[in-house]
Amino acid sequence: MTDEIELPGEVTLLWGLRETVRRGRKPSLTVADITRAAVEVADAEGLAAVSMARVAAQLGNSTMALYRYVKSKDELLLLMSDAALDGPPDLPDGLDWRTGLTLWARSLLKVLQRHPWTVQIPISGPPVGPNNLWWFDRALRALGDTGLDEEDKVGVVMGLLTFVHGELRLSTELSKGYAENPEAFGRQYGKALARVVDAQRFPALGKVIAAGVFEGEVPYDEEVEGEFGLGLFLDGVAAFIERRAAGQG
Amino acid sequence: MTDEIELPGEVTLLWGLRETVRRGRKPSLTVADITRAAVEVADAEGLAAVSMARVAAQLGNSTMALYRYVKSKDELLLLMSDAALDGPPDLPDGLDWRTGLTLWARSLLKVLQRHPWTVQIPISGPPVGPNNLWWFDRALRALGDTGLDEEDKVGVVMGLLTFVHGELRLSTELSKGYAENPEAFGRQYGKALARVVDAQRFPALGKVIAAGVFEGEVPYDEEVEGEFGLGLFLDGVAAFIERRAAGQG
DNA sequence: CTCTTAAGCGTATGTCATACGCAATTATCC
DNA sequence: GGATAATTGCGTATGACATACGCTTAAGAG
Repeated sequence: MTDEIELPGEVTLLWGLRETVRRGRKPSLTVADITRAAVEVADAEGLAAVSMARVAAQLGNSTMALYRYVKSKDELLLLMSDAALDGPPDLPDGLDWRTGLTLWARSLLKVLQRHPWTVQIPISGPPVGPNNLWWFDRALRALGDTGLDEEDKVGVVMGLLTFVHGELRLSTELSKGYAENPEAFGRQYGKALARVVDAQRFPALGKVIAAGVFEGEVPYDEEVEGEFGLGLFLDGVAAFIERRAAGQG
Repeated sequence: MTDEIELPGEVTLLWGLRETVRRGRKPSLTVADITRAAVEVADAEGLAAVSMARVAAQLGNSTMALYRYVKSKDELLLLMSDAALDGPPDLPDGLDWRTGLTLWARSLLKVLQRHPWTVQIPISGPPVGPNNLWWFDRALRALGDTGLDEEDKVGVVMGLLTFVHGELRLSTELSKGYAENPEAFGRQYGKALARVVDAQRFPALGKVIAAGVFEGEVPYDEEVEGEFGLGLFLDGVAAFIERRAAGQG
């Protein structure tokens, strides 16, 4: 309990465990203020617009003032990526794992889609932020009645997280591209492919194009595609749970 | 056939379909040269080191010369992300779909891991580069004997791509973090979590920590974790194929 | 041989993260 | 209560970056 472990800097920062100030001028900002302002800027103008100067302007302070609260921009990005995850939904108790995880994944996707810039922030380490861990906890809880051991649960949740991340990346960046240039997506895309794809070199793709799969308005529908892939993954989890229940590794 | 469709600029660029030059000074570079140099820089020093100036220096040219071949840095990044995918493996014919897709996904992951910076490049649209399409084609081909219709095949491959992307992002960025700061991962991580995680607020996570799952050296082993998640996903695909074979949507 | 066209490249602009040092302000100690 | 020490606020400076612009130069067309 009184184990004297030095907590890493990022951890104390994310959890707001900075030592109480003793002497000197009173801080006029808080780390939370700065994070909130940065998130506002990112939501409104995209991650590219988040510069130290821009965030400081949002707060009515000077650029360099921020560096008294945050060691670097990277640290600010770390804070932002935790702040973007507001608390997870309180799933009703007594759900079977599949319903629970489906709801969980959908909510996560929805939350992340409200802050699409999260995907662009590089991951710098294992999750340590309170909100990240909160979500993690809720997913683990949904797996409570499956009989999996703790390590397997972590594996499943990691896999699901991986999938949601990939999903988010594809869906947000494609839909951004779509918004910027709708022409490139609809029929244009199919036609351009048809022109360029040689059936000799790309036989399977040729068949798909011939079947008209890319003729629709948008070849990639976030909603549908996301549900489809998620369903596939959860089918896999179901099979895994059964295999474990049947007793072998 | 002689449909007069204007191909989008990126397409002609990626496929090397630029008009033949007529008059004027001979170009001393090619788009391929520039792309190759940029990839070299990214491989050796990371994507952050890829500046127009750095790439030009690599080629012994001046910065601004590159802009004669490439409209912007973003265009160069697009070229790089296609170039990073050398051709897909020629899968032996007659494999069942699962073996084929497993090999495919592993190869893709391996190729991408040799160019880890690919994950950091934003996706700007649906795949149009020749190498991207080549890989796509090979995955579709592996699904040839499943009886799925073309649209479903596309869905499955998209899902798998999504997963591999998420996988890659997690694994490369975490392992980079690990290389930079090994301390933060091993026991340190478990201990720090234990200090900060309140069993009241994070009951399920608390159990996992108590079970010692995070006590190992590295909580996230790319190899193992990747195979695990991939297996789950493919189990899901198997279930889906059976469902379709059984006749209902 | 001249003209047209496109390539090479120096310069300039504006944005960015961030190091550094000084001034302003506050809590503590005598 | 006045001195001291700590700590924030912020102006300035630096060096990297993408990229616009325009001049110079080379190569083919007539």
